[in-house]
Amino acid sequence: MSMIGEALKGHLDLLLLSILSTGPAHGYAIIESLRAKSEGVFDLPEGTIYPALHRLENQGLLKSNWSEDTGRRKRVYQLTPKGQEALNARQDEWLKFSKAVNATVGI
Amino acid sequence: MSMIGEALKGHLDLLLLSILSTGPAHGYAIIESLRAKSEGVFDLPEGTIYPALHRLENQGLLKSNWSEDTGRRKRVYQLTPKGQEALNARQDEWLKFSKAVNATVGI
DNA sequence: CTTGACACCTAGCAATACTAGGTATATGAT
DNA sequence: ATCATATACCTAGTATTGCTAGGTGTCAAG
Repeated sequence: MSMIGEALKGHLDLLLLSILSTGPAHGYAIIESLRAKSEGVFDLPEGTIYPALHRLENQGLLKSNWSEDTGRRKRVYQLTPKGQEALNARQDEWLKFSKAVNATVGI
Repeated sequence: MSMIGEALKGHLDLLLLSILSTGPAHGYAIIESLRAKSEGVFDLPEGTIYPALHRLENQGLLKSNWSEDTGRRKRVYQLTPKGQEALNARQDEWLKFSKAVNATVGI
């Protein structure tokens, strides 16, 4: 079990789409961005990120290109228009959800 | 799929412990409390709530008593000391988690 | 030349919320 | 009286998801 337990379930897509809304990136860099932006809270294993990116691409929210400039291959992902729409929807859901939790908990 | 999708995963325990921190309650009443406090966002089916309460009781975070005053039996749950501790921990985790999401999303 | 960081992958696991059924009592409407 | 609705409980099975634990390969530093 990780530090955040099962809390991430259902929210990872929002995080990935958010990171990619600031520009294209490859999987390993996304992991580092998540760690940096969350100040170490989201220190996610590759086995979490790569399958999630594949899922989002299969859903048409991302598209990827192989870049091999450096000899070390990278799969670079970017948001599709559909992905941008999904991001907006996910953000609204997150705000609604977190407000509802706060109201229920009494914060 | 419900309105909030998979967002609830990993956060239901916090909600249940929070509701019960205001006093003992039975399952059906907890469902109504969740709906009321969240202003309709958490409209959860019985098949979600009852197994979760059993799980929390098995973990020693709740204990229950049958009340049959009205002829209609109710299983009334209340927090144990261990449950109160768990609630505090879950609240801290939630604050940490939601701040990390907000920081990542850029809210 | 070996250790570690970078960079990708997947099969199987564990946990959880939900679906879809079931039982039973009380209440309100027709 | 009867039927529908709300109250109140239960569980077996399903789907989704994040993670574990392995694997491949490149590159830089010691």
